[in-house]
Parts: sequence; structure tokens; C-alpha cells
Amino acid sequence: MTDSPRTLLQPTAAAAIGLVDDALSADQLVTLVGRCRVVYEGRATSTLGPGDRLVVRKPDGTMLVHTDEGHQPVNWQPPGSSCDCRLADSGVVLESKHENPSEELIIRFETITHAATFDPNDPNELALSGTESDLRDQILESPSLVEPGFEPRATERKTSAGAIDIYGEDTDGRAVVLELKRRRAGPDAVSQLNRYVDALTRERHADATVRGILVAPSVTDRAHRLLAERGLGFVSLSPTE
Amino acid sequence: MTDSPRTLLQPTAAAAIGLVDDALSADQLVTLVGRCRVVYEGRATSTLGPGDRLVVRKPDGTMLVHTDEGHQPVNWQPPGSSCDCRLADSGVVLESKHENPSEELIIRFETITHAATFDPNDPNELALSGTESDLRDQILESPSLVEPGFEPRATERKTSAGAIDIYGEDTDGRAVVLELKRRRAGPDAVSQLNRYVDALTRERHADATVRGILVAPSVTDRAHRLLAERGLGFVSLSPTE
DNA sequence: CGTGCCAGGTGCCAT
DNA sequence: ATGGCACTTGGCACG
Repeated sequence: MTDSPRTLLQPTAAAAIGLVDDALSADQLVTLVGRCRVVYEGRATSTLGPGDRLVVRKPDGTMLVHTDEGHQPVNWQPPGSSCDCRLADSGVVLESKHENPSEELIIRFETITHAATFDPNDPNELALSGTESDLRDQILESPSLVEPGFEPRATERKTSAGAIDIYGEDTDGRAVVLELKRRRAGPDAVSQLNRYVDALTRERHADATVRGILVAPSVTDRAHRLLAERGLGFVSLSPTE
Repeated sequence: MTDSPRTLLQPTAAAAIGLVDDALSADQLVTLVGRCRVVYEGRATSTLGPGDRLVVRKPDGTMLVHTDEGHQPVNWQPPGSSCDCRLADSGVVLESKHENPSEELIIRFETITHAATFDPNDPNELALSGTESDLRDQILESPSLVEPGFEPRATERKTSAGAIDIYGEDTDGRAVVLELKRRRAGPDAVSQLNRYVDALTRERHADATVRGILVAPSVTDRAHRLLAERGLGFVSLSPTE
């Protein structure tokens, strides 16, 4: 039971509202192009003066306001948001509300250039590779990539400071904590590793040394210094060649 | 010198390519809706099987592929990417390339439901409030919000571990490091504060204690424990009331 | 340019 | 629901 795609060029406000209302009740995706102002209030607050933008409303409640620049929408509303479309001051107004967190987005159109709807059918999932999870699998497959004789014992091993990416032992039987990063690592990655090493050291009463190794394609200078200060190691590995 | 907005419903491949090519040379924004497959290769690699999606190309080179769900595009290309539109296997193919980092996105359409272009005029900037910068201004305005007698001395004070949000002194003349977060803070915020306190302690040789205070609306349990372990403080403050 | 860090980050999965 | 963290994170400001 799919509805036909529709498109309107320079529609009247009434026609645009009709289109949007139909699309909302039919769980269609809507795109609107036109001159609008935007007000947001929620986790933060924002206002955006008049300009030509692309507005997208998805059937899952997502709303996006895109300007002519940049990857990110200038304003948006998360999935699960409601949408109300009405006439105000002879213009189309979209009002989207979300609860928990409480957020409200109001888009006031002066002009609508295009309005279009369609019924998306998208059964396929994205297959992504080159992630941290792939790097983890590589290491579990060939532990010697980390160092000769390294033996993984667990992944996601829990500590009081969080879960260790890979926990294992070296040839001398010492505990080894690996923190993995799919790309060049900075100070935050070193701190993360440091937290896990501290926590594990505390858990295994003091004396037995716990080694920590950051595994990433590379590290920044600052991160390198931090590693040295904390007595932590580094191994260069990339998720895919 | 603005071009008119155009829209096509169920265009032929040739018509769609004509529209896109015109839009590319006129620096217009393009939206395409239709059934497509997507392949990405760059910092990572991905494939996406056939489905109905919304594709947006912006004049700054940004490309977005949106499915029917979620705030984020399923695939994209950053600003500054090229775009080539051609016919292949009797379908429209968009090929976008980016250099540094090297990334390539290929979108193969089976069907095109809508194609539309317009010339965006968007002179206004977003005015956002409730940011960390607002929280900083509040504290500089009323330092006693942190604690009675607190005196800010500098913002963005440089240390070997990075820049301190607010550096100051307490009533006893002790150095105080503030790390600000606009929302509930987790372990990473504590580690960040800890890095700055360590660095500053090192710089001011040793004995003089350096205090560290995390300023945020709230902290998680784990973060609270970490603060205690490290002898760091916490003050509850929100960027806007 | 690279480094570091904020973001209305988002999304995923765990408890 | 909250927490902890990865993400093709994106974006900005600064050296």
C-alpha cells in the first residue's frame, strides 16, 4: 500500500500544507525548499534568521534543516519527534516537538519553492568495514601483531573504570590492557587506557604490574608524551591496509 | 544572477543528468530521490544495497545520502568534494571524490523519482546559546558561583597537556583549574581535568598543591568516583537557568 | 596544514 | 532510562 510520489513547484501555502499533512499521515518522507526562519529550544536555544533552506521530515520523526553549506544540518529534531503543520500569518509553519529530552523546533516559511513527498522502501543495511571492531578481530586472529607471545584472554573485560577493549597476557604472564583506536590517537585515548590500567592494578592488589598498550595507526606528539609519562606502550596498527 | 528552481518528476536518466549538470555548473543545491546503491571508499569502506533514498548535493561540495531513518546520513562526502554525473548501464551515476583525506563515493541510481535544483540564498548565521562558552562567561561574570572568593586569572591558559578552560586562585592563593562541561559529565571530563592538574603541578615544581574542579550540571557515578580518587572537586552549574 | 576539544553531537549496546 | 564509548564523527580555533 504505497502512495505515489508527489511534487509541487511554488505551491500556495494551502497546497503545501495539504501535501505535508497527507505525507505525515501516510508516513512518507517530505522535502521542502524555501525561505524560512527557525527557532529551536531544548538542550540549548537557537534562532536563525530568514534564508533559503532544505527541510526534510522523515517518517521516524526526524527533522532536518539544511543550509547551502556543510555536512551537518543547521537545526534538527531527533527521531521520535512529532510534527504539526499549519498556516500562520499566511505562511506555512512546521512545529516539531520531542519529549525526553524536551525539545521544540519551529520553522516558519515565507516562501515555498518546492515541496515533494515519497514513500521510501529501504530494506538494506549499510555494510561498513575499517572500524575499531575490525581492528579487534585482526588482533584476535593474529595476536603477535601486538607483540610476540601476546595472548588475548577476553574482550570487553569489565573493570570499575569501564570495559577493556582487549585483555590478555604477555610471555611473562603479566596482565596486558589494550586500548584500540581505528585512527590516529590523541590524549583522550591515552587517558582512557590509563583509567583501565589504574582500575585493573587496584583490583589485582598493587604489586603485580599491569601493562597498558595503545593500539592505533599512530599517535600525536602530546599523546606520545603522555604514554611515556604513564609508562604505557604503543603499537602501530591500522584496521585495514 | 540566480537561476530558476527546477523540478522533475520521474525523469529519464538523460533529463536527470542534464538537470544535475546544469546545477553543478551553476552552484545550485540538488536533491535527488530514487532507488540506488552506494559504495564508499576512503577513511573506511562501505557498501549499501538497493533502496529508496534522498541524495543532496550542496554547492560547497557536500554530498549526503539519507535513508528513511535517523538524523545522520547513511553515506556522505565532506565539503570540497568534486562531483561527476554520468550515464552508466542506462542509469544515473554520481561519483564524488575528495582529496586529503582521499575519499570516493559512488551512487548508482536504478530509478529517479524526483530531481530538483534551487539556488540557495542564506545570509544569516545561527545564533546559539547554552554552550560551554556561555557557561564560561557566567563564571567570569560571577566567580563566586564556583566558590566564595574564587578569582579567575585566565581563560584558555596553556599547559603542556593543553589549554585550561578557566585558571584562577582560591582565597588561600592556591592555583585552581576549572574544566567546564555544558552537560552531565563522564569519565573523559575527569581525565581531561586530571591531565591539566598534573601538567600544572609539574610546571610549578611540585609542592604547591593545584586544585582541580569540574564544573558541569552533574556528573555520572563513575565520574564522581574518579574525581574522589584523584582528589578533584565538583561544582554543579548549568549554562543557562 | 596538524593538534586539541566542543557538540543541541548521534548511534549502539550494556546494565 | 542511563551510562560509557565509537564515529568516514564534524566543526572551530589556534600554533
